[in-house]
Formats: sequence, structure tokens, C-alpha cells
Amino acid sequence: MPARTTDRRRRMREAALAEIHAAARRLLVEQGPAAVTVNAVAREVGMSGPALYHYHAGHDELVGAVTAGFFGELAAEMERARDARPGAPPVERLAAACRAMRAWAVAHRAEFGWIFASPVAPAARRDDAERRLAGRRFEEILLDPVAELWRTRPFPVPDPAALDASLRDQLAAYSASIGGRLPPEAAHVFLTCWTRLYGLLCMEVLHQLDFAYTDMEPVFEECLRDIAARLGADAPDPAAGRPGG
Amino acid sequence: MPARTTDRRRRMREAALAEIHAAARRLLVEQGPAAVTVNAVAREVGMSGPALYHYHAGHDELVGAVTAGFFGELAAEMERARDARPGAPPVERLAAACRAMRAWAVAHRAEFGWIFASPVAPAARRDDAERRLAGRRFEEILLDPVAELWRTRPFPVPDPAALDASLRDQLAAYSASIGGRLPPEAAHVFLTCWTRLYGLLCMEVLHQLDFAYTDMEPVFEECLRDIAARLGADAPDPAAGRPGG
DNA sequence: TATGTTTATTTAATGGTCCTAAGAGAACTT
DNA sequence: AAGTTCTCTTAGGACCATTAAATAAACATA
Repeated sequence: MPARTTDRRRRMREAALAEIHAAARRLLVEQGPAAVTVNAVAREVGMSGPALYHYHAGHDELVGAVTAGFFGELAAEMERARDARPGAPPVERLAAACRAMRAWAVAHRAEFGWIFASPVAPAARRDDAERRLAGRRFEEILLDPVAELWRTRPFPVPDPAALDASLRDQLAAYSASIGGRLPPEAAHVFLTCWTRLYGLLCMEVLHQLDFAYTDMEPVFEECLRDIAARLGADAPDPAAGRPGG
Repeated sequence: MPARTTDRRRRMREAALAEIHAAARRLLVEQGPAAVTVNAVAREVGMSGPALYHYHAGHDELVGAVTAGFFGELAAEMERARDARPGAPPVERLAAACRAMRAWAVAHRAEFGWIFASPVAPAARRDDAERRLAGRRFEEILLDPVAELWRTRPFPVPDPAALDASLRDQLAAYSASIGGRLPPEAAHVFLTCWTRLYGLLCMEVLHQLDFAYTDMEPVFEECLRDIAARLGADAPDPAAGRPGG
């Protein structure tokens, strides 16, 4: 039974990896980003120090793996919400994905903050290949319903001639990068919506708005309504998918 | 000459402090936030290690002082821009302050990123007294022209009855906290504008929008126009104060 | 089954970090 | 001139990331 025993080893390794990542996450949540050190994580899982180097090449790679895990979890959650009602109108699917995003972010503030402002200096980040990929997946989650909406029921877009020339070029490039599924003007609307939503969420999680708000849920919902209006749909059912509804 | 010599000591101390902060900033800009360690800063100014503890109680306080310095510099820059043309209409003064904010952020990305996502865990931050104060000053810079605008030429506000009940309460509290200079509905507009602007800037500096934009200046200008429109003024002179104009 | 290889892990050691403690010497005060 | 305060140094402890060397178990194969 050579194959089976090899398999067992692989399973062991994966279990150890999962335990390591869980420990790192626990440390992050309970003691902040600075507590996620190689030694501390090793101690947490019962290994002593350098043993962890058999699972990750170093601190940065450990951080990267943990980050990727968070990214995946968040993306999966959003996809699940988006696809919960396949027949629903695109705007509703979009709103569901956005609400899932906020729900995850609020329920896992430390993790979301970690994703957004990773302790690894942005410049020193490895190729960014992994991150870029994760970003693409993310983008896709929201782009998909918007592209469908654009196909089935185009929303109002600004007059390209009225746009700044540099911005027009950038939008053209971006439009090409998403396979032309949205023309530049529509991409502009999409990006504006995304920026508002994501920016709002980041500021909430990073406590930049604490001076004014104690509960951002209604603020977020308003932002969502705003986006829906911009995408030219009727206001989405305000009760659908909301915590209190 | 007892008084003068004491004075000399104080001057010496302040010069040393300034040198320390400059060294910390240099390290931040040239080698990233992680390079700003007590020892590294001390080495940079020619002291050896613990000498720095005569100037700051520890790493966190050093970080806090440097952050406060950045905050002050940014705020001063914004105030200067806002008050450059005292007679100008409030919207223009507001736009000038906002442009100054972005100009500083873009010219000092490392510093702005440091302010926004300080390496000190938000939870572990001391009282937040200092930070709260800096935030207030900041708020004031933008609130002042908006309040004046509200006094002289009220901008359209949402119907309070249409707002979420919880949001309405929060806005009432915020309105009170700024001395009622804006009623809750107007405060809502103000906060929305602030959120968009600040969120956009943070995302730019933290490279969250690199996947789509290479030059955010036109995006920012558009946001500014949007805000001006919301504040019910005519579109601000698009050339005034712009880099290219 | 005996031997060699791969894998997982440990201890030891290097050099970096933050920080505290104890003390030397200059500047200031009286 | 003596005492006090300020500034800074050296010495040392605890922690961290990382490498190297050694050990032991699991596995593969002859």
C-alpha cells in the first residue's frame, strides 16, 4: 500500500497547514497583527520554532498564505450570496454580494483589516501575482452581475465626450482588460460604484468614521441604494437580505 | 543667566526632537514603516539606542509623535490652501482644501499611508486623545466652509423622514457634537461627501485601485465636481487650483 | 527484512528587535 | 563649590526571524 501511505503523509501535512493557519488567525484576532510571528504561531500549534519553516519559507510567506485564505473565504461568501437566487435580477444579486462582503468584513474585522493593510510593506510584497489573482476573482464577482445588467438593460452612462481625456484612455484600457464586457463609459460607472462601496467598507473597518457613526449599517444600505439607482434599476427591495428584514 | 541657559537646554531638546522625527520620517520614506524602529532611528541621529527613551517613552509614543507631526503638516497645508483666498465662495475654499489634501497625500504617500494605517494596532493605541484631537482639527477644516455655505446658501438635503431611524439618531448626535452648526440632514450630506473623498484618497494611496487606474487625478477631480454639485453650488471653476491649470 | 531516502521535528546559534536598569559626565542651580 | 537634573552610555533580558546541524520517524526499495 505505497500510494495510500503517501496519501496519508499528504493529509497529515495539510492538516498541519490548516492548524497553522488557524493558529495564526487566532493570534491575529485575539492579539492583533503584530502578534502573528513565526515563533508565536509555532508555539500555538505546539511546535517549537523553526519547525514551521517546513510549511512556509518564512514570515512573509506565512502572512501571504493566511491572507490568501481570508481572501478566498470572503470571495466564496460573496459568490454564495450572489448565486443564492440565480434567477433574481442582476441588481439584487449584486446587492446580495455586497451585503455579504460587509457582513464578512464586520464579522471579521481583524481579518479584513489584515487584507486591506497587510503588515507586509506593499512594496516588498512578492510578485503580487497571487494578490493580483485574488483581486481578479474579486472583481469578477461584482463585474459579472453588472455586465449582465448592461447586456439586458443598459444603465445610463456619462457622455464620453464630457470625460477627461486621460480618464477616457484609462477607461478604454480597463474596458479592454475585462474583455470589453463593459464599454469604457459603463466601466466608469462600475468603477465608481465599486470605489464608493469598497472605500466605505474600508473606512468603517479601519475606524476612520467612528467620530461620526456608531452603526454603519444604514449608511452602507444607503450607499447600496445609491448604487442601485445609478445602475438604473428600480430601488432594490429594501427588506431583501437585510439583517433586520 | 539661569533663565537663558534653561532656555538653551529646551532649545537643544527641541532640536534633538526635530532631528529624531526627521530621521524617523526618512527611514519611513526610504525603507518603509517596518524600518522605523527605536534603534534604527537612534542610529540615524548618531545616538546609541536607549538614549531615545529620554525623548519618547517607547516605540509607540515615537510612532504617535511622528504621526501627529504628519497630521499637523497635512492640516496646515489644507488650512493654508483653504484660506488662500478668504473672499472666495465656500465651495471653492472647500475644493482648495481637498485638492491640497490630495496633493500632500500623493507627494507623501508613505506618510499618508502611515497616518491611515498606522503600524500600531488600532486597539492598542493610547487613549486616542491625541488622535481624536487631530481628527477634530481635520474635521474642522472642511466643516468650516460647509457650515458657512449652509448659512449663506443652504444646499438641498434629504427629507429626514425618509432616513433610517437609527441613522437619524446618529446624525442628530453628530449634529450636536459639532455645536449644531449643521442640522442632522445637512450633516448627512457633509459626512457623505467627506466619506467619498477620503475613501477615494485612501484607496488611491493604498494602491487598491491600481488594477484599474494609472492616474487618479481626473477621478479625484470628478469626485470633487460631484461633491460641489451635491452642495448645490455651480460647478467650481474647473481650472482653479488644478495642477495643470 | 534490511537498507537507504524522504519528511518532520528539535536543539543550538546568529544577529536583529524593544526595552529596563544602573551609572558616568556634563549642564544647570543654589 | 556642592548638589541636582539632564543626557547619554554600557550591560543585560526577553523576544523575534532565520540558518544549520542533528535526530527520529515514516516511507520506499532491494
